[in-house]
Amino acid sequence: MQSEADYLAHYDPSRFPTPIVTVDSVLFTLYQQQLSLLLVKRANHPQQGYWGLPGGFIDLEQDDSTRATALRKLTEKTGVTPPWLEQLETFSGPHRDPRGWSLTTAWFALIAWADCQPHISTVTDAQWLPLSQLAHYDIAFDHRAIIDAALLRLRQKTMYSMLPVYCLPAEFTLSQLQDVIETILGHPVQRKSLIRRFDASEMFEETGEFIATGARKARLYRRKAGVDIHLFSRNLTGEMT
Amino acid sequence: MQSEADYLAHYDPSRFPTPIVTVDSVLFTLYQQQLSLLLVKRANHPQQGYWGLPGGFIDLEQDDSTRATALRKLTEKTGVTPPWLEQLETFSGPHRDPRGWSLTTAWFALIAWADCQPHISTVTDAQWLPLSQLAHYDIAFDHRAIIDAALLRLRQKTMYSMLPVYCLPAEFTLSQLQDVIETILGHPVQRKSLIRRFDASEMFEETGEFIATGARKARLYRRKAGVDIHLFSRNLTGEMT
DNA sequence: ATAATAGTGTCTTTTAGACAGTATCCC
DNA sequence: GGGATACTGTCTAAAAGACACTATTAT
Repeated sequence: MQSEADYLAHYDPSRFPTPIVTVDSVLFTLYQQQLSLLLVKRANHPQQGYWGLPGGFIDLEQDDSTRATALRKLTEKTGVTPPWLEQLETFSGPHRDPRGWSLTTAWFALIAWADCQPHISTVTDAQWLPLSQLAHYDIAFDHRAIIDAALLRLRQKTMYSMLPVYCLPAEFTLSQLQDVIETILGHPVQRKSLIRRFDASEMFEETGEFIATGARKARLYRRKAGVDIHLFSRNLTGEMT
Repeated sequence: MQSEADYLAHYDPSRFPTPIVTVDSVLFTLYQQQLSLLLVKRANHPQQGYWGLPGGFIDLEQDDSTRATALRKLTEKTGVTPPWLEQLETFSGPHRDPRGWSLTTAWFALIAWADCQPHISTVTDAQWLPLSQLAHYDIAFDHRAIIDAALLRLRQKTMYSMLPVYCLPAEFTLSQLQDVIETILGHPVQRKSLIRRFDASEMFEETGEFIATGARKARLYRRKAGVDIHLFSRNLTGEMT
């Protein structure tokens, strides 16, 4: 009878064939009233020259989870850490990568455009692509399917949470929030309904400041420190007559 | 300038350190009014003798996705394929498996107890464990955390869908459905609300048969063929005065 | 007939949709 | 003052909660 210590001492991980493992992220933002996502031009094979999701291999020394990998890669590309990052889904199969059987754990992130623009504007291998332009691009691997899944998740959560605030800067107005939500959902929502939920969520506080975006000055809000996202028990349908 | 074909011809996947990759499933059922899950006694190291989730390594020859791996392992243990199987989450890290940096894609499944009992009763290395007993068991790896995540998912979805029907046999009564739902949520629900949602979902049809479970005979229903699960835009809160 | 389980009717409550009305600001 | 944007009040509508009521069956 072998002990676990003996077993581990002689364990050779390379004995078994194993898939290629990567981590990829779909990072959304709002830029010029358009929902956009971060794409990276692939410098190396395979699919060299195609645009793909920011991501890569796990660094077994540095990363203590795939979340850490996602965060490391996103920080490399944007210079900052996104205020929202959640696991999306793991995609796998023998044909999604020409190198062989592969698996990628996809993450889904949101950030304010202004927060990472200083860094992104200095590089040529990363860009914000408006979703409306996606159809005209060659996208690497199965990343288009991953983007579709992320978009679905974003739209779902927008209907029962205030998730889109994470696309806005730290201080924002209700009208800005309404804009992101309407852009994500693709149709108008009742401002009154939005305000009711905004208050009920208890996620936000007034800064005390006002900002002039149009005519009347609008109240500025920020997220309360250390407050979790609030999930509503009912969807915003946004159906209007 | 190297071509992609050249690159692929010389690609050696073993050059890079890679995590240990597995697939695990949380299979729930209802047995004797108790929400239970399938556990397997680990025959080999590591964690030999502990109970863990049914799962294992991906067979790169046979499996064309981690779903296929989950299904293959579940079928080995239960003799049948579960009517509900969805991806839960991927768990990863350097310490969750003593062999090293590991990653497991966890799946979440439901099945009727009667459908797999013929097979499970013949083996000694697999058992249904009522959730209430879980605290008294030594569970392998981080499988307890995976079970917690699955349970959370099950409870969430029970509030906005008819998911628990997949814990019932092909033909069932409304009272049986109410029972599973109340067991999962841990509190009673309004039968009237349940019936309204049951009808509105358009997922079911009457078999025309009745069954005597208690006093008055109850109508039998089955799932309509090829119908997708219906998601409600509002949660069943189940709060009662 | 009674008890027990199955199923219906209908009133209340909650929260979103609709939309008119008021407030503030710049010109 | 007029037009534009910000914000409020309040009615309606949809769907869940509450619970009393009727229906069917075994004993």
